[in-house]
Amino acid sequence: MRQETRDRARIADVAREAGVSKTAVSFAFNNPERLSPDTATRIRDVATSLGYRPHPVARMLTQGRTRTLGILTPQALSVVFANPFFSTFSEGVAAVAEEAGYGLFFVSPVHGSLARAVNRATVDGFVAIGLSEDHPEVEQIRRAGLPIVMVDSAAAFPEHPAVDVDDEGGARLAAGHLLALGHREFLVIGVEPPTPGAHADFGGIVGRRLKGYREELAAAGIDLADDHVVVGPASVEGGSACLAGAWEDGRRPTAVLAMSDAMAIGAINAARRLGLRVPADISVVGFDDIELSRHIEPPLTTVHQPVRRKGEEACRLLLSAIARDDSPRPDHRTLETRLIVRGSSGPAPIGKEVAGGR
Amino acid sequence: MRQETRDRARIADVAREAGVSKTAVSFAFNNPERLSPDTATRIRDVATSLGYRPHPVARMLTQGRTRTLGILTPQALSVVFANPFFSTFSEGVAAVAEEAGYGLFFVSPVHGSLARAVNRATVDGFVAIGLSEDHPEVEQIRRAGLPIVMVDSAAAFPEHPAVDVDDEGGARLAAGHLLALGHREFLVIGVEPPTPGAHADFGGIVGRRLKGYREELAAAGIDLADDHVVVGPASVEGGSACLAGAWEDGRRPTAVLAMSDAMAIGAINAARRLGLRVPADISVVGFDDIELSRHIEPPLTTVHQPVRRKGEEACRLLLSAIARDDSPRPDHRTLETRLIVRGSSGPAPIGKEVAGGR
DNA sequence: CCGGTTTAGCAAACCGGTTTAGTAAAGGTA
DNA sequence: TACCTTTACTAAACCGGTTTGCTAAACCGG
Repeated sequence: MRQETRDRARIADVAREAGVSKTAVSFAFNNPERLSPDTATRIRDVATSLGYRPHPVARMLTQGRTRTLGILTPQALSVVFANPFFSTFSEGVAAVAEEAGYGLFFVSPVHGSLARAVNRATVDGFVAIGLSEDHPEVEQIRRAGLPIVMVDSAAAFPEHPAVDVDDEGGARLAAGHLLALGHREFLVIGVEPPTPGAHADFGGIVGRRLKGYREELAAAGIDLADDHVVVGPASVEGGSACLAGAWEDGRRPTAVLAMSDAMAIGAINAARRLGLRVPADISVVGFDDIELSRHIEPPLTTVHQPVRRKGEEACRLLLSAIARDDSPRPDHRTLETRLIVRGSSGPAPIGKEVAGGR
Repeated sequence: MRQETRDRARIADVAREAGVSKTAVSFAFNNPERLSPDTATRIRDVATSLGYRPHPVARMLTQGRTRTLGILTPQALSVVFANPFFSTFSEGVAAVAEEAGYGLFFVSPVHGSLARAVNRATVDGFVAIGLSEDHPEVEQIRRAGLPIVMVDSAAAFPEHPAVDVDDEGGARLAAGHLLALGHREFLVIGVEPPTPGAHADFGGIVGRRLKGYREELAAAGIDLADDHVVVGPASVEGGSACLAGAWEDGRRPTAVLAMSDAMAIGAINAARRLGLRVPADISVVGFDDIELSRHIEPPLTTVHQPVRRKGEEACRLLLSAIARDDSPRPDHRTLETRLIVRGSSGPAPIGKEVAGGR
């Protein structure tokens, strides 16, 4: 049998040893005022000497709550933890959760099934990040009566509380910045969903950012053709491949709009390998503002989003949903993005612009 | 009452609706071969239509296991998640845990008490990182009959399985490298424990690395005086402050041995502000080899340790301890470190060396 | 000294499942 | 037809706590 069972002191053991009922032992811990002070003390002493601690699972069962929050992600933990973005988000969630005395459980697919993971999860509610509309688990959670806060996919689940950032506005800022620098030839580098089949789209981020780019460019009279939008894995290598591939296909952008900083950095590397100077020959603007972006050469111009605050807000919404228990109109919050101009963007190269003609 | 209770289907509901006993419903899910095929199907259909899922907590209670692993840290999650080191470690643990179908729960102090957090934790075992000898929670866990794997503090808890890296050897490599470059004037920058009182020492890392530095230097006839060892918070700012402070106190090292990359980077920044060139005037060698170190200018020479593998190994040890249930002699594993020479270390400056005289 | 209130503690029900031991009916054999 | 298996299912015990309702003793004022 399990070792745990073998040598762990149970409440009945303490009761017997102290010559009282189980009730008294329970009271000694949770309701001492219902016992005479010396009895309470005696019971607690016996408990300590036996090394008794209430079994947390049994406690959860009777109290009907776990004091645990779940962070739900459709990707394997071993991949999300490699993403500094995710860590920072978790940091935000953790800060608020710990303050409220809640623990954190990470819920990721069990042998490929997110649904099974959700069923196993002993939590009072979920914060879901990167879930796109086609995830039936959300409905499953709703039916289980557990609250869930959506992050980065408000639009797909209007009936749940949600936290988003203004992706579209941020994309507009990025595009506007490059337009103001005189650029007319753009390449957009997008992130492709990790699961090939489903056009998961990370809850719509890609669509919203693309929309922002498109509209801002359109306002300046530039129509972003489909072959000026390429996608790849959200990594440095993915970004390199995107730019290199587009170049090979004959694209000659003077400005690159990347939907992630990692890809932007990859694009810079690729540009350099093509003999281009950044930003003299080609400008690159990222998205997210990860730590690394500040440190590369040249420092990356990018759109900052408040990742940690996203986590904090999501956690707050979840806690209040748990506390209220009933759900009034779900609270949707949108956090602002802002452009951070550093060294990877500069004026459009005059010569080329002329040479490229228009 | 809790919403969960209000509208969640229980096993009894399914039983009633299907006209069978609770036992039958349980069998339909866990032991279908003990039921006639059509009864099993019917029960499952009813269950689905009612949106029934077995209550995970109840299940844990009867099965006596949680299928969850705990990662134990004496610091708040909101701080550890800011540490890329921790993320990478978690990545390793997660990879192995997910493979085995285990979930991950993060156990950090609840309102300052790690003991309470441990009591609340519904896990089958712990991986503890950064725990020093004076942590009574380890004994508490042992008495609860749960296995625990120590990371980076094997020496303090010989009775538990453990994973370490060869900190001492790595420190030797770093010091040896600088000695070979002709350096004679050293400054060691160490990390100070986050909790001021306890000289926690992160489970002995600081001591082991310092020992390595000391011995290697001693072998070259250099005695590392106490005022050539300074400590600060394990951050970029902490590193800056350390070097700046030491400089102010009259130290004039040509070589800095930092116990963390973040601090090494801080030291480089501080050196620059003092008008020193790296590595022409002063060499800096870090420890850990974080992602960022590769990207700064100049790229950091540092001691690499296999952080992700540390997580993987720790998780494997834990899983096998859980499976065996009894504990034979605890398995202690030491992973190798290696020196990565990049741009922040160079020959000792001749002029100064002469001027400094010895 | 009596009736009413407070105090201290207990037995039993409960949380929501799993598992053991057992039974009634169907099927098979002599 | 009587007897033994097998099949299909159930009642009750159990996991380890918490909580409700109750009782007996102590206390208290008149």
